[in-house]
Amino acid sequence: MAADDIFAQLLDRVFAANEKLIAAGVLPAGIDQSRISIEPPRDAAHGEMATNAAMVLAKEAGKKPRELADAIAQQLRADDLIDKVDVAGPGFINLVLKPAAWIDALRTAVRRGAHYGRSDIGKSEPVNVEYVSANPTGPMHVGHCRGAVFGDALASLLDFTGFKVTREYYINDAGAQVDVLARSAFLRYREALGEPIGDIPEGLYPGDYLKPVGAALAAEYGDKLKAQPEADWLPLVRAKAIDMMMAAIRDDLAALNITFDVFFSERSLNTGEIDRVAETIAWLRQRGDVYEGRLPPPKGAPIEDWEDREQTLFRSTAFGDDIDRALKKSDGSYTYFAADIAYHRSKLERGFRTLIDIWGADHGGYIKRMQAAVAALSDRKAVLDVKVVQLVKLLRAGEPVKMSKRAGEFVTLREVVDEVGRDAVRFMMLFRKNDAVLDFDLAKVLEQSRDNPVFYVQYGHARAQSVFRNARAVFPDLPADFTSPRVLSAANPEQLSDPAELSLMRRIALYPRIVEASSIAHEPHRIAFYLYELASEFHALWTLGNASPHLRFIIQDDRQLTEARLVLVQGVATVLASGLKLLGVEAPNEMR
RNA sequence: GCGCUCGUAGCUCAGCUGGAUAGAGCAUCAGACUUCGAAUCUGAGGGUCGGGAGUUCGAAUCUCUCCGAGCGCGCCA
Repeated sequence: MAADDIFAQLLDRVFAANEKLIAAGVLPAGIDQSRISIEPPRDAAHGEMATNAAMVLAKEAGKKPRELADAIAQQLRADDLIDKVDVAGPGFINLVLKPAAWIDALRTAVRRGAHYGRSDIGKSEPVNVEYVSANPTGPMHVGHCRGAVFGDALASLLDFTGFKVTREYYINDAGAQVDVLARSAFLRYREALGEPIGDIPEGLYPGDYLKPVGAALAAEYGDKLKAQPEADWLPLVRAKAIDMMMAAIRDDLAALNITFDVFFSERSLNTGEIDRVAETIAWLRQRGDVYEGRLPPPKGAPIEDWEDREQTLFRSTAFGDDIDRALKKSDGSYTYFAADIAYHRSKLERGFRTLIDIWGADHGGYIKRMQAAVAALSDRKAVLDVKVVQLVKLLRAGEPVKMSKRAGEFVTLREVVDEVGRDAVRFMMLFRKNDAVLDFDLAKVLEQSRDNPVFYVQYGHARAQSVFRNARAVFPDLPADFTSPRVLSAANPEQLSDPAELSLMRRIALYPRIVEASSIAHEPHRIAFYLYELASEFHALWTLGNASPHLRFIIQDDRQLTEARLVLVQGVATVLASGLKLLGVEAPNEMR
């Protein structure tokens, strides 16, 4: 499959070796080889690559691991990619490759350019990634932006690895909260008409951001709405407020370079010709997954107005949940969960069998029931993976930034992006596992030092470009497009033999594997960490040139060697640019 | 009480879904600039991977059980 991937190539060589052993009767025919892996050992003393083949096969083959390892090693010694084979430890087969193998990997990286690392592991399978889905009741605040960035990067990563990705936003435009929004906006409408409104009453949204909504309503309706009963004006005001809030949210997302393919309205589920929610419940009821019944009261915190009554329940316990879940409130309207089931059914109807939802940590308790619902709706054929993003602690030089939600004072996403820039926000949000709490220090992120990974990685890319600029100055007759794959692949990277150079090539060769693993695990942070390591190794090689001038990239009196090293630098630049692009971060040509 | 997530160097965190002697950054200490950009680099010290048991050739990683932190626990979304 991925011809880019030197690991896949080597794995094939191991399989080939095993085939010979099967032919020779050393291994039984049809032995399970699926658990064989090849990977770079942690310790460089163990060679450049190691495989567990002998240890994995030993049991089924009825042989001692070491003995089998010797047999496999014997076969591998004949391989043209492999320079040295050792058997070590409990039966590891350690390999040292011919330098040509690494140089080949480097050539591949440069030749493939922006496509290097791309793969088809997704086999064009449609995947729906739903993220952000913030309530349209106000501008986006910092809490939202981690999920936004995570979802966007994950979607890019899946796209890069051959999935057909749909980026989707679920608008929670039904329910009590948007009615509160409408009442809050109505107050601002009266204010816009010149009426003194005093303090915003408890229970309404106090933020100033609703003033433009009030003004827009006044411009559109004059004072016509004022005399109407709430039942008349509320739908109008609500629609206007939701529209304007969604426009603001889209703007905020655009500031982070985040766009969506689909905005799906919750309200549209049961305001159209068919009530999709009712229809879904009926469908599930017919299958026996919805019934009328009673729930025991929760064991934990006592509920004041607990009322033991018969209600409409989804049999989520049949699909791994702890308790069956209510679909209707006591007033007869649907619960949020009921609408969410109908919504996920829509995703399935649109042909998705792989669903990914990105939720805040406070929704963790909701995962099992939603997965149960997807299982029930799809006859257990579709899979819902819910990625939970932990909260972000906003700091300034180590001190928490205080926000008062009650007074409507929160730090908006826009404020943070304006202060530290889109790249810093995006990279930092991804420089941590999604389920770990993240400290985001506004002061540190502006710092230009090794302590700031955004800067550190971008600086690596800028430095690479700087080498190219200087090379052009030293060798004025270099073709203008000398960093293009065509010209570079004509250069002679065989001269790259220093351990630091080889090590950098190995790191570059690792990229497709990192991309693939990140994609399968749904963990874009691995890309961020990899880029940090790649940049680090590049900075180290750079500085080596201070004490050892013969290791500099540009050697005045050796054009051939210089060109070879430019290939290496281009390999670094290519991968840095590619990885940063996956994360949605700029790869600058200079940092000034 | 139950469920989910987490617990790794003084601090902030990785650890490639089970691999060999557990790694980075910060902080501390000692070094490298008439430089292809020192906004960088090199080295040193620092660990019972929360505790215990199990699974197997092999466990930070999987299972169980304690301890500790965060989140959630009909009719909020």
